[in-house]
Amino acid sequence: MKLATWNVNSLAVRLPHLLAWLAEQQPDVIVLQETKLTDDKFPAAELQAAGWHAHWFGQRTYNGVALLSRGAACVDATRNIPGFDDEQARVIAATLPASGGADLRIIGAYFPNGQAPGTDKFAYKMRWLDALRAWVADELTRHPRLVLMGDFNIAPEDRDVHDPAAWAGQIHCTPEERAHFQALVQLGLHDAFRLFEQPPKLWSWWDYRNLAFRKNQGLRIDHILVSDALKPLVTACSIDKAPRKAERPSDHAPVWAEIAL
DNA sequence: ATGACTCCCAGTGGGAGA
Repeated sequence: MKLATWNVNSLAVRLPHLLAWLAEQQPDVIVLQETKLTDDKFPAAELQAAGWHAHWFGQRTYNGVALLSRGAACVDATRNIPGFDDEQARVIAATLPASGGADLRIIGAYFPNGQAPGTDKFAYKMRWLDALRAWVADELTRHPRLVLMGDFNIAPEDRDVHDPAAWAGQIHCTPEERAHFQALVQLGLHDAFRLFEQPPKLWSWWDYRNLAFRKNQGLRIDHILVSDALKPLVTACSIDKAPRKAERPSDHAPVWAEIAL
């Protein structure tokens, strides 16, 4: 089973890119971030025509998430973090019914950017992360096979940053954000990317400005975290830079993982 | 060449992203 996450930075603009990547890479499940579409505008018909079941949760201009699955539809969908009052559409979760074994719980999330330490947006990011951790801990008690994936807006370690000195203490790289990432890991989750030897300087996001992609100046901020029960079943994880080379690309590249399910 | 973005909603600029 192949799982993927991609911040598409406007699904209205990126639908052709998405359909092309899905046809080429044939994942079984993909979660999307920054769809930037109200629910009435979600391209459900186009995706269905391509063979995809979908759950979606969006708003205009900003944010917006979706969860697509091929073959079986996901059930028990949840929008945002239960009990956390949030005006921003950032989380979609659902369960992929078992094909022999136990169900697979999938959480797709668009973590807040946070802007800069000391701002209201950073405080919101911290509150959101607190709520997410408490909820994921609860989900794990019900779903031992769980995947948390999406745009975390956190570079977990210096090796996930093209220029750690320049980024030290900056948004995505603050000790507070990294502590939150570790707190998620300590729930019994594993960064699928780091389960394998990886080429150095492989990022998931490059700034549109300053020819950052051409110079490979990026960050690894999009992640797939798998639960303890899934860890031994993960057979591969990588980041596909190819869509970042397309015409009018998203600033993020898709991350994917193979799980023997 | 020591520069250099893209999205949205607005409306011919500004905020946000990361």
